Amino acid sequence: MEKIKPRTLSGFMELLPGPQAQMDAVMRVLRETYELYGFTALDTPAVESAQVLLAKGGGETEKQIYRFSKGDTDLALRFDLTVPLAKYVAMNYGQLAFPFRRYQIGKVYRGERAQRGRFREFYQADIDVIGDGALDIANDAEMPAVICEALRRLGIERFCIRMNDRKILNGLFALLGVGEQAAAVLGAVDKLEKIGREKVAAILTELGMGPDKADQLLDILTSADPMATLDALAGKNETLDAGLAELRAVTALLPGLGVPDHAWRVDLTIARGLDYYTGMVYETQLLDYPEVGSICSGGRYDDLAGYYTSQKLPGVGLSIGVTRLFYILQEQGLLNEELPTAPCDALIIPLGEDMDWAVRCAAALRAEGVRTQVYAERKKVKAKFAYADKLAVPYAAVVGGDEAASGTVGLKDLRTGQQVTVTPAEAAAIILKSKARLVKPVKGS
RNA sequence: GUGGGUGUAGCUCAGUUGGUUAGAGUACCGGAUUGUGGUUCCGGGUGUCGUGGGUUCGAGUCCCAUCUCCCACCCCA
Repeated sequence: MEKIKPRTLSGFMELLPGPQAQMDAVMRVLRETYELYGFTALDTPAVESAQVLLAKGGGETEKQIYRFSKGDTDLALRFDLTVPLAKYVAMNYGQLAFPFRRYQIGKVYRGERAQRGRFREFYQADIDVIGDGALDIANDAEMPAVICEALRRLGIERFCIRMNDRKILNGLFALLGVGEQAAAVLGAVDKLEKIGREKVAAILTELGMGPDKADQLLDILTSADPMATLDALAGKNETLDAGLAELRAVTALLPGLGVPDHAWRVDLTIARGLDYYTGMVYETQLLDYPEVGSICSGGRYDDLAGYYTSQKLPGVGLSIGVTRLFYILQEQGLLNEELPTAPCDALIIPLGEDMDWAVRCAAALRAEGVRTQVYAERKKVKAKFAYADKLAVPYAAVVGGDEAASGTVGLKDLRTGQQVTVTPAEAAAIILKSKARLVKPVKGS
């Protein structure tokens, strides 16, 4: 029979056991950090009715969403975790306590062409706070603080959360008489860093802005001290004033929230494409790998669930692109090699064919909390040790006739090659003691 | 979706102006070693040269198509 060539679609990450263990460790840190800040866990289906997911309609989402039908139902894979959240909150409005703080780590799907650090299936680790009717600006300050904490716990220090407020941009546009072209101008401004000032100026001119106006706008946006520059414009436009007030409120709280100065920056050129943002916007890059793009972004939306309910539900959220983040860490060799990736702490190696003492030893070790597996296959001793090596198991417990007779195991430290003959209980104690030394906190200094 | 590249062993790659049984390193498998691995030594090629056509006496090599993956754009985590 002809074999089908096994393959994984491009843009879908699939890991070997070692890296998978590291990925899981990353996820665990994120989960713990989110919970530390009082976010509750939520899980929603990967598949939803296309009608629900595409409520907003049109735009990039429609182009990139995976959509299919089963029978006569129109289905789609979730494109992000925010839209499902909106649905969830609208649906369960009566039973939730507001502000509703939830985190969600899950896979999302985008049918676009894969590239370095860009996937078609990837994990997002979202946090959002949803208010009932109103939501205090302090929440907007807390979001980047949580992300900052999470990244630092992962051992990542060289990152910068850049922030801006959409109201500032909208205010400036109004002030400069941009009017109808606001959306296009927003897009052009967002490209400033990538294509440079001259090209953006050219685009702005094409959009009908006078060269002087375009220059003026770019001067303000790229000002060395944006807050001071904006202060000079205070009182000229209400929207601009509101945005400036929000930005001030957020930045004022950051020190108290424990966000170090080097971890964030006001950057007026950050616009963010998604059109539901109405206030604060955030974009995070790793300073050493800016070309891979944003690893975390988000912002404030005034009306999250407007497509599903008439309740006014403002929210603010941020999302870490875990797959991309992990990809960079792995590609750059930044993952801590000392992170134990072995599936167990001890491998029982029976020398003969008698399994009875071997499984008893395994049971004894497990009872003490030592992760243990038994190598039961009838292979040569060499192959059994090679297996332990390949799994990077720290200890082998050799059991043969002598050990079975005396109720002991030959506990061998595979890193040093030293072996001692001890009882299973003593072996467990040795392994657990060593384990405590082995596992280093991932937290950065 | 648009544009540009790529494809030879599990992996990284070599393969001359088209020439006979397609190679190297590494990985892998077996043995040296029937109660103790990593080193060493010996043996083993595991391949429809992405796929399908075409040109030719002859194609891994040239042409066409197609698929795949990569890079850039769009957009985004």
